[in-house]
Amino acid sequence: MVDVKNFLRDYAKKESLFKNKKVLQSNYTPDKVPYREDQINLLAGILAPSLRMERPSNIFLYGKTGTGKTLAIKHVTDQILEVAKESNLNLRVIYLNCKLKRIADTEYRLIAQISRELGQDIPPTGLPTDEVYKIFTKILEENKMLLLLVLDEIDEVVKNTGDKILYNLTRLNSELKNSEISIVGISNDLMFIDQVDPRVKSSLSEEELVFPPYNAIQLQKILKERSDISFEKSVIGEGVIEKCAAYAAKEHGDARRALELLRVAGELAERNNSEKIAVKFIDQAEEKIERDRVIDIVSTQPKQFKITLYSILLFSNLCSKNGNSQDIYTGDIYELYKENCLKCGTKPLTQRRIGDIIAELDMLGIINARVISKGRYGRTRRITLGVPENITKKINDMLKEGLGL
DNA sequence: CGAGATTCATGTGAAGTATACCTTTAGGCTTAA
DNA sequence: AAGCCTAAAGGTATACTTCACATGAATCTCGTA
Repeated sequence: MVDVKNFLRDYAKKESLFKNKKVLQSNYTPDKVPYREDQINLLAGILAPSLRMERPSNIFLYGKTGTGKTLAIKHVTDQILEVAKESNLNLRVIYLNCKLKRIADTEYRLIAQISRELGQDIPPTGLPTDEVYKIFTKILEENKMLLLLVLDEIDEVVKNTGDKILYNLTRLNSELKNSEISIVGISNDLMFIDQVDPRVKSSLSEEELVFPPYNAIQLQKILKERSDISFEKSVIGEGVIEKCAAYAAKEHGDARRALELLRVAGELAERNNSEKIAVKFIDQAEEKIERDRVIDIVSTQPKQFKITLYSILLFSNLCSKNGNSQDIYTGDIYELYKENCLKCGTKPLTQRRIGDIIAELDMLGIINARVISKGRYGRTRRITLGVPENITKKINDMLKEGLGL
């Protein structure tokens, strides 16, 4: 066994590679946001009227993940709040990610969550939705304020529950006497806005901003800048920044990913008692990030989702063990799923529901499930695993233990 | 041989049900005057 | 009589079930060359 005490002693003695780790964490907002000056200036211009307590136009932001949408809006709203504080304006900014399961993924939950942020307790279920709207408007009327509502990944709610919610939100202003709301919608899906009702569209996207992806050179600059602040001098090995940038550029210029890659690589280097961050740690970091992401998603899923996923993994294992790389279909999974339910004492759901669950697992990116027709032999989903094998092993073990199988 | 009909396994939409939770209301009990 | 607690009634959101119909290409059928 390793001598823990010695390890800890060494660790304490050793200088950290990091000077300021916060700078690389995803919730960090830097003072300057490189290559987004235009967007930030525009945003500031559009939102500035809020400092005179005039309602700014609603805004719609487009752009792939990690192109700085969230960062830019956070940056601008932070500054606005600071200025507002100086003159004691009742200006509120609420940021909400609509993708969060069980928090803001339906109309009821979204409005309820906003009200909660404003300090009003709302039960998770039981109230009529318009009752929740009433409570929400009541808070606004009682405390005269200007509310900037930032709805991230707004396309997700609409995909799930229709665009009624957008209509209601945009209409809200005409009902409010004392307070006003501006909505900032953020979407990764460029086609999204064209699918909503034209009336809603015109009022929701009074202003539109597009965030183009960063290219590899820009990513390098960003990484360089942040790494200078976050790491001690000269711990970054040859070609590390370039490799991080290249990785991220491959993924449609995702800067968040690039920074995370660098941070995790740093942590790995530190753990390995390395003096420098070498290129090999980036490969490891890539793997670790993906593993953590998947494990995080899987572990927060409801039980039935876990059993379904476990059944898929098991079936895929059986197939490869028997040597035949057979395709996986819904029917096979359902049979196996029922068995597994029996084993862990859970009441099986219907195949209808499992079909939906498989589709949702596909949306989460853990598996790929495409609807295909096998001609004479019917129609089904062909399922393949969406993550590398070394990770599925881990999930498999985790689920097995978690479900008591 | 080829066009059109058939077929299968399950996708998919709509409507219904179960569950968990909500508010309101009415009755019963306690309390204080 | 007023105040407080409790339980029933009547309501909702959400996850799931039930029912019925839709899908789409491999296979079958049958007329024709």
